[in-house]
Order: sequence, then structure tokens, then C-alpha cells
Amino acid sequence: MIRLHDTMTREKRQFVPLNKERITMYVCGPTVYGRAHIGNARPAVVFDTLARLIRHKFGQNSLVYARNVTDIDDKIIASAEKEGVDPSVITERYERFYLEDMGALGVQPPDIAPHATQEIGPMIAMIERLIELGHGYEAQGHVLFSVSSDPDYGVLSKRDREAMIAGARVEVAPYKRDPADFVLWKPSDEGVIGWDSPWGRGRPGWHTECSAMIAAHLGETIDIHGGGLDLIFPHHENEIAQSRCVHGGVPLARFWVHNGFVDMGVEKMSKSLGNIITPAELLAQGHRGETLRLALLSAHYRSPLPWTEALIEQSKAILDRLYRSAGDAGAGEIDGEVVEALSDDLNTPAALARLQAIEDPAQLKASATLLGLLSNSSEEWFRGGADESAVEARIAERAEAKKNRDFATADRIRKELKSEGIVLEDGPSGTTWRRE
RNA sequence: GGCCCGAUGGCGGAGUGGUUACGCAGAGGACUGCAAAUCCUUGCACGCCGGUUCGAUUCCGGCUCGGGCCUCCA
Repeated sequence: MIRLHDTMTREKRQFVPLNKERITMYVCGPTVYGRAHIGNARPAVVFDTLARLIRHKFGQNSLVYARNVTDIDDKIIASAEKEGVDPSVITERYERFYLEDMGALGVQPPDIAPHATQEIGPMIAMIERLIELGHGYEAQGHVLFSVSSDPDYGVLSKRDREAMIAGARVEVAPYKRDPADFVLWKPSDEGVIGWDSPWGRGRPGWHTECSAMIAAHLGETIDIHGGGLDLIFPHHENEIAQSRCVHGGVPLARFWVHNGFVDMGVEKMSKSLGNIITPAELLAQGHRGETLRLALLSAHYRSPLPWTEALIEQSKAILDRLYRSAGDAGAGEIDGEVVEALSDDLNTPAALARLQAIEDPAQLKASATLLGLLSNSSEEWFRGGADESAVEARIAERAEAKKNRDFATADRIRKELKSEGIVLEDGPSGTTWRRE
């Protein structure tokens, strides 16, 4: 039995899928205009782990996991203009980077990766339907969602229309009937990417994209909708409003799962604050993707995660120990307590603690897979990327020195290798080595 | 201002109405030519003030501090 915290009800509930043969999960993916940072990687890793758990519990083919790619957006357009290239150059480049970076973190590709630009038809159809039903209206080439037409607007974020206006930070465009209304479709100027529509040439608003893609690929009501905490309002609130209004009031998602932020110091890591660090940078510094993944899983997914150098070092130390324990074991049985911990609202810290207590190497290896860890061979983890024959030659040299009790030379060789990032360990059956 | 969340030992981080995980780092020891690894031992933690209770870190209220959303944002 899996229990999941649902943002809608703000409580942990037992997760019972609508159809356990076809469990549906949708997670808001990247807007591909820049390189993903560690904060962006958190949901990818978290929901990848949840997907692994669901597949373990319900069967390998039980889950349809969709993660979209937002490849039409004002920031993409701005970036393309700046570089003087077609937006597709930007989006293809950063989508490729995204997949590379997430792959390095052990994130398996989702089953479906819908692209906004490939789903314009369904989006237009959805907008037309909203207008027909009186939930949308056209104004100066824009189509807006009429928030006042939806009495349930605000259920997820628990804020009413008044509260939103009181925020006084809502942009009041002249064409809006109500300050809280949001854009479903916006016009594109000459030379800007756009598609023909009943309202002229333009492009979809951000929220429309997810609603339309969910309906097209997964259905009117999905089991799990995931994303970062910051998407609760307005993004997910707006998705809910659109989808519910189009689908006769059926709920969009049965569980709303939101991950917390990765913090730098006391505030969240974000591009606009300029305090980001990317997996790409960390990998270039020599950290392994798996270390970063473990770091991201070291706190419960709903808690903030302070990102520090010490966290990375600690994660590396834990992995070293786990790889030592696992050795060359083949796949064994998955430990029940690890499953239990993960089943309790994806309690990864508890699962990691249990993992470190498993004594049987094969069991450890299998259980770690559930968290996307220990995916390398121990050989690869400790020695990957090193020049083996060169190291072996130095070790032979050192063994000779040791035999002659020339410890000065032996220590010098060990020190030299150490400076190259190779650690030697003398055991009863000779000297072994590993990358630091 | 509105809505929401959090506050656990040097650090990370679970959890619990009463004997307080686990990890990392540190200290001591065993082992070692020396190291490393491993093993053993070790460590004043639960923001503040009230309340409920035989008993609260755990429940309730208030306070303080911190964070998030209300605009693009994982």
C-alpha cells in the first residue's frame, strides 16, 4: 500500500489508482530555454523514484508516466531572437542537454514526452470549447479564461479571487474583464513564432498546454499530477480550472504531489535570484551523477533541501560505503523495509537509512535500484575513468620497494598516485586501488 | 496585507506521548611498516512561553525566527 500526500486535501492518503493496469502520472517538465539547475532536477529525480516504486508495486507496465517539454514560451522566443536563430534551435539544444543531465542523475526517460508545439490542435480545440461553455472570451486577439465563471477556482491553492486581487501584483491588462483572468491564447506579432487559429495567428498560454496534453495522452482524470511547489499557483490552479470546466466538472488529478525547493543558503535556488548551480557544472567538477541523485534524495521530497558542499561530500561517502558493501553482487530480492519506507509518502531518508543497514549484498543492490542507486558496477564506481595499466605498473613498482622494506619509495609512489586521485589500500592479499 | 509551510545534536535527516533512528564529520581504540578500508567505543538535539497529561520533543494555543506562493519559476 502506498500513501501519498495530496496537496488538494493537505493530508497523506492511501493511493488507490483508478485503474491499476494503467496508472497515469503527469509531471510538469522543463521549459527548454536554458540549462537545468539542481533545483530543476529535484522533481525529475523525485518523480522518477515514485515511478520506480509504482512499477515495483503494481507491475512494470502498470504506469504511464508523462513529462512534458514546454517548447513554446516568451523566454524561448527572447532567447532565439538574441541568438538570431529559430526557436527550435534553442529548444532542441536545451532539451538535449536536459535529457543528458537527467540521464546522468539516473532519471529514466518518461513514457511520454509531449511537446507543446506538437499539440497546438488539441489546445485550440480546448480553448474553443471553453469559449462555447462561457468560460473563455476573446479580447484584442487574446483569449482569456474567465475566473469568475468558475466558482471552484482556487481550490488547490486555497485562495479566493479577493485574496488574489488583494495581492495587488496581478497584472491588469486592459483587455482583461477581471484582473484575475489568465491568458489561454495570445497573439504573435509578425516575425514571431505562431500558429493560425480562430482568433488569428498566435500561440498558446502556458497553462493551456498542460491541460490539453494531459487530456490528449492520459485522459480527463489522472492519478497523479506532480511538480514543484511553486507551480501550485497559478499554474496548477489554472490547469484545474480549464480542465474541469471543459470536462464537465470531473477532477483533473486524484493526487497532487509537490516537491519542495533546493535552497542555496536560506533562499531557494532559482534562475531569477541568480544563485543556481547546475548538474552540468557539478559533473564537470568531477562529481558523479549518482552522488547528486543521492544528495537530492537525502531529504524528504516535500522539505526544503539545503544544497551545500558538505552535502555532496556526505553523499559521496555514503555511496562509497554502499558500493563496498554491494561488491559484485547480482540482483537479489528487494528489501521489504525499503519498500515500506518509500511507500510512506516516498520517505527516501528512511529508505536510505535502511539501505545502509542491509547486510546481504544482492539484496542491497536490488533495493538500491528502487531508488535509482548502485546502478554502476562497483568496479566502475571505484575505478571508472582511471588509467588501469598505468596504476597497476606503479603498484608493482611499489610492491617491489615494499618487499625491500624501502618504505620511503613506497610512500612516495602512494603519495604521487594520491595526487592523481588514486587511493591505494594495502590488504592481506595485496594492494588494491580506487579513484578517490 | 492574504494564503501556506517549517523550526531536531557540529552538519544532514527520520521519527515518537514515557526507554530519543540513521548517516556524515569529530574523538578514542583494534588492525597496519605508515596509511586507507574495516570493526568496536563515544557524543549537552528536539526555537520560546503557556496549556492538556502521571508524563510532551511529540497534542493544543500564543510568540519569535525562517522560508514559500500571491509575477516567470521545479
